[in-house]
Amino acid sequence: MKISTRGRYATRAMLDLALHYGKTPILLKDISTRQAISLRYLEQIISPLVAAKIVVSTRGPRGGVMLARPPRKIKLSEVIQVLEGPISPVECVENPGICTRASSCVARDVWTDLARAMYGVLESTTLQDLAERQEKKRAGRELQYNI
Amino acid sequence: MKISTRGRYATRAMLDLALHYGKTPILLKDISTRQAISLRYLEQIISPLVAAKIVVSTRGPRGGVMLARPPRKIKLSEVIQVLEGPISPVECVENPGICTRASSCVARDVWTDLARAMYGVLESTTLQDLAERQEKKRAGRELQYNI
DNA sequence: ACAATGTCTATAATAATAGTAGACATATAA
DNA sequence: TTATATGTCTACTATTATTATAGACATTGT
Repeated sequence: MKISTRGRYATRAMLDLALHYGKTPILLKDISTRQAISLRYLEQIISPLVAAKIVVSTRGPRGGVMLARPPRKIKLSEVIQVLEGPISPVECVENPGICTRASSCVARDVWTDLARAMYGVLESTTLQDLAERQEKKRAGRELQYNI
Repeated sequence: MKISTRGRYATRAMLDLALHYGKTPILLKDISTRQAISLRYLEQIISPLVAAKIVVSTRGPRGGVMLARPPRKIKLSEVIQVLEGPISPVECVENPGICTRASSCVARDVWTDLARAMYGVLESTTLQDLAERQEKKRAGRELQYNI
């Protein structure tokens, strides 16, 4: 029951963009370096986010990518759904038609509970939350070094 | 972020056993038929559950498999963990050592939140809960037919 | 003894994942 | 207006995971 690298890399890339929000466009190359993700693979991950209008991009010199909205307006659930598809552990949760047993299936009820729990966490976490946690950690680390 | 057929089939098989708890051993063949799972594949799914002592088996004529404990003492989290491994969306949650960034990674914190939410649902659901829900559904359907 | 069970190990087909690569489109600045 | 710095699109490939199927074996009741 793992999330793939696409969802994970997307999350890291979006956090990177959130930490640079409000400035000039960010180069994919720089995200690639900072997050240790191959540029070519990163492109494929950013692309659907652009299509979903969560990220905007500009080409050419001085181009790059930026968040389309403020970090507090972007929920992690959106990002994950774009890269991973529906947030549910089993397809029959969102699409009962694929299984004739769906209506009487108790297992499906549990998978639905599980889906809701997962969704709840991702829905209540924004990029801003991530950026703030990051900032807090960084500050914590600096304090440590100064002791 | 899907659960595989192994975890899903295991859940259905265990529910099947829960519904027959307290009786004679149940044939894998019968579970296979009722749950529409190939016998050969079902064997591979039950086997680790036997190894984990959640299921006991007896060979030979009149043999079969049974729950090792009453349904209310078996949590779904146990079953899933046996078939799917740790309940977490990313390996670094349970094993931080695999990633050098783990200690400073904010994404990992979210994956940890997610893991906890998932675990919570599966930990609080027992086979007895499943069996009861099933029974309730069955009764509901019969009532419908009698109207 | 034999038939009815579960067990173990190997193999294979298919699909998903995780990338790599090349050609292309667009925008800026000299 | 041309060179260059960007992002975009599509195709391909290697590896791994999933989802089984199959054969030989072990055990036990009658």
